[in-house]
Order: sequence, then C-alpha cells, then structure tokens
Amino acid sequence: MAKRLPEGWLRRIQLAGYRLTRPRQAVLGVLAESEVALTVAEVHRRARARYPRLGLVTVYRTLDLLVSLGLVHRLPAETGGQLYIRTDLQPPSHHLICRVCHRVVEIPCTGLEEMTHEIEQVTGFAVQGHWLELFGLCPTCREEREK
Amino acid sequence: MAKRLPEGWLRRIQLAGYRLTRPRQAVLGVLAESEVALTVAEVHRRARARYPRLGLVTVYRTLDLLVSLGLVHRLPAETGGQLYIRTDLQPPSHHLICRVCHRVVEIPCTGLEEMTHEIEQVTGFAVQGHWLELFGLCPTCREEREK
DNA sequence: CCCCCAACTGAAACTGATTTTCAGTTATCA
DNA sequence: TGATAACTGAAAATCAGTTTCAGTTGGGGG
Ligand SMILES: [Mn+2]
Ligand SMILES: [Mn+2]
Ligand SMILES: [Zn+2]
Ligand SMILES: [Zn+2]
Repeated sequence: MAKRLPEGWLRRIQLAGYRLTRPRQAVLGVLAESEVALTVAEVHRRARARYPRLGLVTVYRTLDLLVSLGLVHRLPAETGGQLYIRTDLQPPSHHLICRVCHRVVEIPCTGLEEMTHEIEQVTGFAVQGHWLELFGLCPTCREEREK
Repeated sequence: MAKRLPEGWLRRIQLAGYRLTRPRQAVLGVLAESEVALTVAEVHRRARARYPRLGLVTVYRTLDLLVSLGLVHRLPAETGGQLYIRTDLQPPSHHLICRVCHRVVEIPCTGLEEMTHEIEQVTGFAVQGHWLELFGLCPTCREEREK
C-alpha cells in the first residue's frame, strides 16, 4: 500500500530551499497516497498515524506550502472549508468532485472562453476570472447507491 | 431614496406564516434597497440605522429566511464569507460579481449542459450540480480604474 | 563526524464567521 | 384585550484558520 511519493516531490521541496522534516514527511505521505480529496482534519488524522506529535498548525502550513509549489490543489468544498488533493500530472483546470467519497477528476472548461466573451459584450464587465466546480457521484459511489 | 419593498415581499413572508417584526423590516429594507451584494456585516451596519437594537444573530436568521423563501441570493465571496442580494425578477442562474463594488449581474450558463453531458460520458460520473461564478470589474469600476 | 543556527515545530491564544442556547419580548388572532 | 407561539438579543459555543513565541531540529560548513 505504501505508494512512492510522486516523482520529484522531495526534490522540488528541497530545491525550493525547504527542509524535509518528519512532520512534513508525514503530511506529504498522506497526500501522496490519497486518490480522493481530503479535508484538513482528515489529513491531520491520517498523518498522525505516521507521526503522532504532529500539530494541526503544521498541517495547515504544509498544505499551504504544497499548494504554493503547485504540488497540491486546494478546492473549496460545497459544505465550506477546503479539500486538498495532489495535482500530479494533470493540467490545472476545474474539478468534478464526488459528493460521497471526494474522488476528484479534472475537467477542461471547454466553451467557457466564448461564453465569457459573450458576457463581456452584453454586460460591459471586464471578466477577470471564474470559479467552476461540478458535483456528483463517481462510478463507484453511483453503483453503491443503486443497490 | 426610499425605494419600495419589491412587489410581494411582505405578502410572501406573511403567507409563509412568518411574523413581520421591526428587526425583520429593517433587514428587509436594506436588502430591498441595495443594488449590490452585501456582506452580513454590512447588512447589519445599514439595518442598525433603521433599528439600532438589531442584533447580528437576527441578521443571520433573517437572511436565511429570505434565502429559503427565494427572495435573496446567497453568493460565496472570493475572500470567504457570503454575499447577499435580492433575486428580484431575474431567473436563478449564475453570477458575475464586481471585485470592487460587489455589483452583481446574473448570467445564463449557456453551453454548460452540453459540456456536462460530455463530461459524464468521459468520466462515468453522474453530474448532479455545479457552481459557476465569474469575477471582474463592472463598467463603472472599470472606468474608475482607467483614470 | 559534529556543530551551529535559520528554518521549523507545537501549544496556546486569537480572529472572524456563524450557530446554539435561553430567558425575556412582541406580533397576531381569538 | 389577552394568550401564546413566534421571535428577539446577549452571551457563550463552535469551527476554520492564523498569529505568536519559546523550544527543537535538519543539514550545510568546519
Ligand atoms: Mn477555467
Ligand atoms: Mn447553471
Ligand atoms: Zn465517490
Ligand atoms: Zn463595480
């Protein structure tokens, strides 16, 4: 079950001048192994299995670090708070999140560019950015539901 | 400046079995008169001008009430927290929010339906809902910026 | 190999937004 | 004009996240 840290995470972190401490390694390991997006509390819970002294503050700090290095995505959750999941090799885009298990797939925002142009024409606004998030059920949770 | 309460607000509230109290009237009046989306704190500040004893808790409660009756939209703000603005006659849809003054225009999500179908095919997810929010500058704030 | 010290840590206190609790007030209707 | 269920504000609680600070430690230099 102990999947390797994604290629280059350790290198990325040290090259950026950060130290590779035990608390960080615990958080890194948890993020590296999860295929679904995790809440901060869940990251804390899991990482404590690897390093029991780990404080919640350090989880927040390490998640911020990983996000700033582009290794992890931060997604606003429907219910408030944030979810975290490794970016891995997928291009940054938008997310489709399973409401049950928090599995995440990235989706392109095909068509939004033209939509944006149209909206600028009609409204006179200068559109500077957008938020797009889709919610639903992943294939697995969908099956589960049908039983 | 004292614009009338939008057609039917009072009726809607009483028909739904709610009482029309002074604190509620203060909050209602503020929402009714604002053309831009307001934070809870701002609603509180303005409503106190009409009814100084008004507590913040009642602002929250009244906003929840108005949202549940469909009279007011609750929009997640980029910076955390929520913004509130009357739904008025516009159809429920998505929002384009001015980053400076919080003016809001509603936008249709043209093209998202087909996009959704495509995504369901590719990912196997059942898409149940989405969040789309655009951010930018309204014509006025845009001009202001240019000076 | 070990030492040094800036980077890093956890505890605790803090913040800002929102919710819960509860004892007192009030809008409405018989 | 009551009676009373709905409603209220104050205060305390909760929840996510941040700040502070005194103590700890990874890892490059000697
Ligand atoms: Mn996009
Ligand atoms: Mn839509
Ligand atoms: Zn799922
Ligand atoms: Zn504006």
